[in-house]
Amino acid sequence: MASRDAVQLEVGQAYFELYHQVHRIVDQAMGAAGLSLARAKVLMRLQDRGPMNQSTLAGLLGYAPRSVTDTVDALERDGLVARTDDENDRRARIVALTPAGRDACETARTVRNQAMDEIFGSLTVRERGTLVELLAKIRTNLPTGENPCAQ
Amino acid sequence: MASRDAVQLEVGQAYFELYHQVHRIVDQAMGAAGLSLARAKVLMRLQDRGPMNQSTLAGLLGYAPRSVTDTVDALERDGLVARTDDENDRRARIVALTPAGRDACETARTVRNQAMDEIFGSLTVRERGTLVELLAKIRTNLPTGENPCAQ
DNA sequence: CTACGATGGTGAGGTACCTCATCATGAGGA
DNA sequence: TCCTCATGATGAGGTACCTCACCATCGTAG
Repeated sequence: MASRDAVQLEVGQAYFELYHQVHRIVDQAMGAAGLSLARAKVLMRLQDRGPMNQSTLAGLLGYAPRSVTDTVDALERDGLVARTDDENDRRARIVALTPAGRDACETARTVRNQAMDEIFGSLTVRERGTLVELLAKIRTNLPTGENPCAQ
Repeated sequence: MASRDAVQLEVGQAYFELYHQVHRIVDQAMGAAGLSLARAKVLMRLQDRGPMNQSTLAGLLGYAPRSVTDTVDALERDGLVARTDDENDRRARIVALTPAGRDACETARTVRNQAMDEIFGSLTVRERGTLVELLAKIRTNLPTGENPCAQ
């Protein structure tokens, strides 16, 4: 049991420490391109799924709705997205990419792909597959099954 | 190449999304015990390594020194650590656990272990080992080799 | 039709990180 | 000695998340 616990802690520690570094690398790369990871995520979701309200966006990203408000505020200030009223629901506001937002999104994809390549490129294809499987397994067996992310 | 990129992105996405959930779970568990993940990390390092200055602590945690100042401020306010002057270097301030800090640290360890068990418990021992190896491999091959963390 | 609970968005306030600038001290060389 | 550069800590200010409280609107059950 001592060894079982030890492995448990080891994997937890490895996971958290690596994340910290990986996040820094990606964020830094995004920063160099005048973006940020959080904003890029929003832009890419909008490009993939089209305009949507903030609540849906929050669900997709797995964030609290309030957090999306802030991020969209910033993106709107920078002219990368535009908010319009929803004709069918006067509470809601539809967020859509602007042309500038689309451009930024393309840049973000390129930067992200480079970063992903730098980070996970040291693994073989087989290893990457294994890693994806392991992460998926952890995720599906996670407690507190409240995961409103609709993929 | 399309498939190669796809796997790359998939693993990146899986990694980031899982982290978000895992972080929430652990932080929530810590919160229920009146702590927080960030503070618990500091406490546990101090317990493992003994009193040290903030700069060293920053190195161990992989944080910017400025961030440690904030966290230690909070811990000091709560009476979990105490700062004393370093006799050998009048710039430095030595951070040490208080008895209350030691107690909190024990609680934190328990909570963390439970959380780790909930999160990674769905993997077999073998799978956990594989995961640790993969993460380690990624980490050692990471670009921008500036990793001032002394283990 | 109205009265209610659920939902979309935001204000206020908090935590955890960051960078950059600043200040005091330490430590080495001219 | 004194000058300079490196280093420990912090002030100021920023980003990305969070919760909780609140308001307007929606949808539904009486």
